[in-house]
Amino acid sequence: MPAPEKPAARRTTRKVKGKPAPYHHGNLREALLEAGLELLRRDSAESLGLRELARQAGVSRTAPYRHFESKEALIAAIAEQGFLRLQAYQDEARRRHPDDVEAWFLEGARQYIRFAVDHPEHLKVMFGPYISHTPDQTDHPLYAVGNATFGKLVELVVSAQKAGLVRAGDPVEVSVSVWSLLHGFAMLLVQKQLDFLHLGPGRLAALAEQAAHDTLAAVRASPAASSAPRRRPPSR
Amino acid sequence: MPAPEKPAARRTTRKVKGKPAPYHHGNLREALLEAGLELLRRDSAESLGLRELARQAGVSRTAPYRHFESKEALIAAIAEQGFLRLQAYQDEARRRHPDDVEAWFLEGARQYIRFAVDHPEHLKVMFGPYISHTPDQTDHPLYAVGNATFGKLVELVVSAQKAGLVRAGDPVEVSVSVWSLLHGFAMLLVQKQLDFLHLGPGRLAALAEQAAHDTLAAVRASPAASSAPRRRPPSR
DNA sequence: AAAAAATGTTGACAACGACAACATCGTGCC
DNA sequence: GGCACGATGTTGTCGTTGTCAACATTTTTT
Repeated sequence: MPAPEKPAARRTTRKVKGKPAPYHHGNLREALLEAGLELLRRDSAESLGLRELARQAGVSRTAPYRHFESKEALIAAIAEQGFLRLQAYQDEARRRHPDDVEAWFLEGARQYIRFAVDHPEHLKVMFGPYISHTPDQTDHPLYAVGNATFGKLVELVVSAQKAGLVRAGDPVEVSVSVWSLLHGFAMLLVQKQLDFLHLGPGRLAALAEQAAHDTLAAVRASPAASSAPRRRPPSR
Repeated sequence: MPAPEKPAARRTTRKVKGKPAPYHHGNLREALLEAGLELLRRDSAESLGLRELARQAGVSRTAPYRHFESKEALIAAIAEQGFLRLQAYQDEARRRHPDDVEAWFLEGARQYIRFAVDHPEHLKVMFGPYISHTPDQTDHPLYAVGNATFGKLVELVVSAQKAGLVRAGDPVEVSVSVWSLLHGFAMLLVQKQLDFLHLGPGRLAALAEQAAHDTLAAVRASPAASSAPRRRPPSR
């Protein structure tokens, strides 16, 4: 990528002896987010501490408060970033298969899992218990981007319904099932909860591909009513 | 429930003025676990602190260390308890439908969700990032009970495969898909991640029922016997 | 150039997890 | 019966953390 370099942080992580370390960092905000991800990647746990981050960024302990109201706000910012990235993954699936809804669907599922594998630390923060996912704070930017991400899924489901690929019904409800399988698989992966299966990289890929197909199967329209979006057949 | 009462903690939560508060609590271990669940239920967050628990149990701050090696050990104990409870929920599904595999499967799915609704705090601890779900500690009792819980699911899947209800293939892999959908739905529920849908209790029940059916659909054997090797779907 | 806003720093406080040393209770052993 | 010992609970202390207040320095605006 020959793109123009970033303004380049004056301090990356540690003080440089040659220069007297400028009083202002330059781009602390980004550096903190980056350091936060790095810490989550390594330590994987809840150890993420403001002071630790400040240390990592070569800055003093309360400096982060000039950029984030609280620890939780910082984590929320990382989560927000994560949702945007996940949306990019979803967009990629659509871009690759603009004309084939089934391929789009399957690729979307794969991309969700791929995101989890590529950026587990983001996923953990997005859906972990770190952010007080309480109540009426629907004006928080995190909510907006989260809803937008879910919205992309609903769009896909609506398209699939129109094509007769996915069963009819409230697209939001269908989307919840789709999301559930992918989210569950991704979270189990990310939290090492499947390690007891001793899956090598090949076996993991097979599991992921299977999960993608099963996701479609979970909401697939019954073949009888392929192009006629109707209510489910009278089974009971 | 006319069952015999427990030995009755001498101290429940607060000191009683009448008695000089006996030096020994009597059943601190249970009291701590109970208080931990209570805290998780109320505060829902990571606030769970040893000192706080000790306070709640009317005991002094380092007393818990006589019963749990560390905070993480205490949380692991709660998680273990949760897995046992989840197994009981699963057993109930089997008990209700010993002869009908499809009904057993559906009820098992419902029971998983019911467990999440009934004991969200347990679920959060079982699958949250609190316990360092690391590596070779496969001898930890938590691993054993976790594996046993998954084992129950695999049993169900194997039975369903034999009956031609669920597609053939490695039952563990099939079980992962089943688990993924249920786990994903349960976690989204428990972490209030679906609140933006504004689901009333009725709508939630509908969603849950749909999730149960979609779970079966995700791994159902195709009626045309595409991948079902020997068994014919005798439509039961 | 002066004022104001942004950004970074040190000091302080309360809370926490964990360890050590000590106190008290109960139980088994002679 | 007495007593030693282990189980259990307590206080003291240390290092760490999140957060606020007060102060310092830099950048931007007027």
